[in-house]
Amino acid sequence: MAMEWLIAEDNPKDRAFLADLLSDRALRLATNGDEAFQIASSLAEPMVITDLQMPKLNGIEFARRLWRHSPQARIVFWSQHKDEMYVRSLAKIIPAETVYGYVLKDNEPTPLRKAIETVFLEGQCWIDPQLRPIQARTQSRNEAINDFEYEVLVDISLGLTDMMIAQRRYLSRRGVQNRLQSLYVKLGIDQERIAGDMGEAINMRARAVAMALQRGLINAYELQEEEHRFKQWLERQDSKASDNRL
Amino acid sequence: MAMEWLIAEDNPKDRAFLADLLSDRALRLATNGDEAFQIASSLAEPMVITDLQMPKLNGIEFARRLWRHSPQARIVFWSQHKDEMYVRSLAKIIPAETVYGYVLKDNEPTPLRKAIETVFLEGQCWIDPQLRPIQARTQSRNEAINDFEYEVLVDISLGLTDMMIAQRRYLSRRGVQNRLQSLYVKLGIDQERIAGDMGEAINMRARAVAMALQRGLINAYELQEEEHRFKQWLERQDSKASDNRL
DNA sequence: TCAGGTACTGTGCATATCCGCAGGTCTTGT
DNA sequence: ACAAGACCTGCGGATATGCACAGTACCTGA
Repeated sequence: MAMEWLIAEDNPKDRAFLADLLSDRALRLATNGDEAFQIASSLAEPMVITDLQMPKLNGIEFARRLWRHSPQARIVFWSQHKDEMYVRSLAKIIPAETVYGYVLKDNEPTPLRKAIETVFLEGQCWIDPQLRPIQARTQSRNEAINDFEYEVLVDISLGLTDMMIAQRRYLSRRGVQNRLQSLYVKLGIDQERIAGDMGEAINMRARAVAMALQRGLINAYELQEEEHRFKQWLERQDSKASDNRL
Repeated sequence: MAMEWLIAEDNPKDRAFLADLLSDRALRLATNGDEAFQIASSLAEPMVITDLQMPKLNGIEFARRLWRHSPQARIVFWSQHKDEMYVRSLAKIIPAETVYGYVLKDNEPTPLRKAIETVFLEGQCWIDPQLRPIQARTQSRNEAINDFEYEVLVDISLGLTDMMIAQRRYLSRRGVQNRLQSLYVKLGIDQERIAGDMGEAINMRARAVAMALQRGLINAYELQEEEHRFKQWLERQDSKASDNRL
């Protein structure tokens, strides 16, 4: 019985490209994270190629659930993005001794196929060399962004004030500022020397967002996801405020 | 004599994909905007498929120069991005009566080829339907971002203070704030109703950046380009300050 | 046990952001 | 000629941001 490989990819062109490249294998296709999880969890030994940005359940969350369900699953992340946020998220969910891959979409067909076979057939991890410096940064004591710092980065990226963040995260204003200060250090902003003729040159908050964008710690797609989460949180606050009025 | 089509694309996988799709035509290949311009300007009737994000000379600037050199050139922009910043930039450089196309990279091979042929062989414009709402927005009186607003958006996205922007743009601080206010209106932030329990919920500046990211008015790639431009400007300021000291 | 590190809180203060009010200049359309 | 619109400047004031100083609690490693 042929071992089926699953392709989880919402972009029709990319899905077709990959299905064509691997047309000599038995394939299953999924167009979103939910569907991918349904299929993968029904396979004895899941072999999955997955995008990271997908509707319903993104690639990271899909992988986390699958690895909880089937720790021996082999997953190749095939992404446009070498964004640090993904590298960081992955590092937190990968089970010990897991065989996985992270391949960038700018790879041509032959090296792409080779990478996939390395993971699925040879049982070796395959990490795109372009990701090396990014992985290094996620492991550096001075530069790695911890969960508190990441959380407050998301909050300022949404445009929230200190007081709103404090409310959202059950902190004091000063607590928010501590996290921000810590973040600014990790992003290297506290050391920047940019002089203006009159007054300060740099707004720390906005500068942090700029550096984070350039470093791939946030991106427009994920910011939209976070916007959605924030809106849901607001709605929960509103109904709690209504309940308190009764 | 066969009419050559030029493919300008820095991503090797995408370049190969397109060269393969159009392998029955005479093709020239370029890996950056500079090279693309050299080739295209030597063709009698340039037929170009170009990416937007390319080293040395981005797709927009390449097109602007080519259209100045050869106004009859036919250009198909083939991009990952339906970002408003690109739609906006294009609208400002397209010569009257030009035949061009804007195709998103998520199109599968057959519709992609059809779009290219529509532009090159039939002489009709082809705009990806996914871009309709974005084009509408760039033409709406209430939502279209003008050059002043765009400029100050870039500045705050870099993390500059009002006073630094004032210095950079030869304005008063109040002039900067006027532009910002105008921008906030266009982004709809002035109308947002987000209530916090204590104090303001929203930091306008950061919120503007968040909305602009989600709307594709700025993105990480272009922010890096702008970062580079700002650094160059800073260096020029420094040497001017040294000159004044003599 | 003790010291160091991490994460938090409160207070105070200087500066930046945001915005209202008032006024000015220039361009365009009627 | 005049009015409206676009864009600018100065001033004043309320609030937010950023940071210094001081202190607390908890965890971990020696």
